[in-house]
Amino acid sequence: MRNMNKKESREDYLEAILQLELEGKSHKSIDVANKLGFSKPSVSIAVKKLKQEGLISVKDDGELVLSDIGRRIAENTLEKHEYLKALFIKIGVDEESAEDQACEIEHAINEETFQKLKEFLDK
Amino acid sequence: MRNMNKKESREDYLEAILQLELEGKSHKSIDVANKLGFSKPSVSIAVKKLKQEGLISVKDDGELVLSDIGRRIAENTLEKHEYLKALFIKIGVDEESAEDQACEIEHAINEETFQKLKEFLDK
DNA sequence: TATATTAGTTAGTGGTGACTAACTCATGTA
DNA sequence: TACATGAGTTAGTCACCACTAACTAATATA
Repeated sequence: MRNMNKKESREDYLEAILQLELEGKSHKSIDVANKLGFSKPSVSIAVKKLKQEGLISVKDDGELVLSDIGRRIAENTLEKHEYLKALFIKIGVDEESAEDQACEIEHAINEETFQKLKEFLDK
Repeated sequence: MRNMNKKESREDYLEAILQLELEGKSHKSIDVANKLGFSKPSVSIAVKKLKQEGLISVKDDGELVLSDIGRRIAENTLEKHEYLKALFIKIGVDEESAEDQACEIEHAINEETFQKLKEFLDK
């Protein structure tokens, strides 16, 4: 499996938790593992690190809870994802590629560039 | 130093060789090391891998030579870099950030998405 | 109750791409 | 000639993020 770097990996985990939450689904480690296609141990270790970084906490029943900072990162990442995907579809990229490319670029583009791009394209 | 993944790393090396070549400068391993800020051993290993992948060859005097495939990757990467940097500056990102963001996103955006983006923005 | 299933953890491994230290080897120079 | 400099390599290390195997612990079920 392709290794991500730390930033990409962290954002993907946080985004997955937020998506599960928004869909009203269970969002324990096992759900994140299933959603992202990672093994249970990989998620277990990642969860430990996200806790240490103060980005999530874990409830007694195992549900993962985004901290304020974690939630902000997750929301920013998800917003980039959705905006970029819609943009790529609009300019003629097929849906599957648009999804892939949104996943890649959401981690590379920073807040400032993203906001300026939105302002530019939405006017 | 931040680790890149294989694709990013490869594209950066090839792009650096092409840039040095276009600037009419020496483009040996040491020049690439200086340009990218990597150690000599890091570049030595990378050059070995790029040779194995058929992307470059090394002349007797040490000059690195892009193969057809290596050159195509380098040219595509450089084109994305320059286009994205100009775009980001145009939409109000300061030059230094635009350079950084072009460096990041040039590896994430694929040919199809890039071409469609160009067509969309240039009309 | 005995067994199966599910969630999560621990221990150990692999692959990748950086790094430093220390070497070779060619070339330049006092 | 002896030494210094510069380019490149080899050996060994580290960090990171995946993985499998095998374990614990809780819950569901025949």
